[in-house]
Amino acid sequence: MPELPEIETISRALSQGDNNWPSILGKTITEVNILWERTLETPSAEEFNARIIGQVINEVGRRGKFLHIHLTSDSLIIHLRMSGDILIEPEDEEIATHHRLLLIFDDGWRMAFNDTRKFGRVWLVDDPVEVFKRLGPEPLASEFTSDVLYQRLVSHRRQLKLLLMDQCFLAGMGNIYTDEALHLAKLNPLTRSDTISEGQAEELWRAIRHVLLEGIHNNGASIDWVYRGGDFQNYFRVYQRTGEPCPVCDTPIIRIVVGQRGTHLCSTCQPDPDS
DNA sequence: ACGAGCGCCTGTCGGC
DNA sequence: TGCCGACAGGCGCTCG
Repeated sequence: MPELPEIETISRALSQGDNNWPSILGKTITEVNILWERTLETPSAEEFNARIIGQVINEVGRRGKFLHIHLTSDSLIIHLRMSGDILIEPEDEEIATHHRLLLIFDDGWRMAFNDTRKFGRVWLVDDPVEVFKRLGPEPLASEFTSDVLYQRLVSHRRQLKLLLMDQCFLAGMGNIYTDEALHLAKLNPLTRSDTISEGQAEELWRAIRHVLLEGIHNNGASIDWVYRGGDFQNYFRVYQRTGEPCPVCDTPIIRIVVGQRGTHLCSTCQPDPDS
C-alpha cells in the first residue's frame, strides 16, 4: 500500500475522526477477533488477546510506513504492506471478506484491519524500538536536511531508486513517491548514489519533501481497492502513466524494471546516466 | 556492499 | 468463454 502519506492520512483519521467515524482516542479494547492468524507478527494469538484486552487507546502516530497506536502499557504497531487498510465501523456490521483482525471497543465501534493479500503485519510490544530500530530518518523531520541526504547518498554506491526505497536508508518512501520524486528532481532511477552532486542532492531532498507533502495534502493516493480516501492519484506525473506525455516536456513516459519493481520515468527529463 | 530471485497472497486485466 | 501470464502502493530471505 500505502506509503508515508497514506499512513499519515490514516493516522490522522483515527486520532481526529473523519466523515465516517469518530476518533478512537480514549476507547477501551474489550474484545479481539483474529480472522487470519499470520497477521500477528508477535506475540502469539493467546498472548495478544490476554495482553490487549482492557487497554485504552491514548495516541495514534506514524513512523515511516508503520502505524503506531499507543495503548495503556503497550504499543500496537501495524504495517499495511501492499493491500492493507484500517476501518472504524459499528461492531455489529457484517464482517467483510478480507478483514483479518478486529478490535472491539467499549462503545459500539470496532477497528478492522482489512488486507486482501495478507502481507500486512501487526505487533504488540512494550517497547516500539523493537520494531523501529532499523528504520532510517523521517523524511519530513527537521533533522533530515539536504546535507544529511547528501552525506547518506555518497556513503553508498547504489542505484538511487533502490536506495530511496530502502527503509533503512529513509523511512516512508515506496514505489509511487520514489518515481514521482526522481522525476521532479530530474534524476534517473539507475543513477549511482555516489555520483550525485551536492546540488542534485538538494534538488532530490526538495522533491522528496514536496511529493510527500503533496500526497498528505491530498489525503494520499487511492488505487483499486486500497485506501479509498485520497486524491493524489489524479496528480501523478509519471507513476502508471506509461505512454502518456511527460507533464514537463511531453516526451512519452516509459516503464522499466528496477529491483523487480515497475519504474516510470521521462527519458528526456531523466536521462540515463550511462549515455 | 550490492542486487537479483523468490516467497508470501489475492485479485484484475489483456491476449489468445 | 476459459485459461494463462503479467502485474499490483512491500519486505525479508538467500545467494552470487
